[in-house]
Amino acid sequence: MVRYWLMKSEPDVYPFSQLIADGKTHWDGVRNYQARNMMRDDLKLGDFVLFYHSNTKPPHVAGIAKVCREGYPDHTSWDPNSKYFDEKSTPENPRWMMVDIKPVKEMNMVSLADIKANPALEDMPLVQRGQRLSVQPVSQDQYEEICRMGGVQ
DNA sequence: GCCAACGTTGGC
DNA sequence: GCCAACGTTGGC
Repeated sequence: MVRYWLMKSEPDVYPFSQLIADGKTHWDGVRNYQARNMMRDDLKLGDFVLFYHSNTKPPHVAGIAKVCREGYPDHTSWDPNSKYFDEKSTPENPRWMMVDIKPVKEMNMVSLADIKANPALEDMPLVQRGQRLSVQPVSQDQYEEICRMGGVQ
């Protein structure tokens, strides 16, 4: 079963345009157990991802991506030169996981304000109070509504 | 820059 | 196991 997700990235760090330029990327640096568990257990090949730009004005969904490799150890966690280094994670006993994603389609910016203003999207985790998870589940209906708002068939 | 929300850490 | 302190996220 294909599922739908929303993943946050700060455009200063890694914008959707960079994903298009790269062709695919590994989603490293997630250091939250809930998000890790979803990447380890729930994100499956072919699942769709709303690529969300956080910490920018305005925050918005920028495009669609797709999972192209399921959960595997995040090697930046045992790289002492990485800013994501975690001394408790080793190749033998990895603590953190990541997935690979590839771009599917750019969309017209769908801002957080637009999402909040749409009653059909009021149950999205993104608009819930204090929601900070960098990987979030999205229902098929919510996914399709955002695609529609972004001008994607 | 502010600050609310939330996760993690560590003393007890 | 509790909880205060602290750090981070991220919208505003």
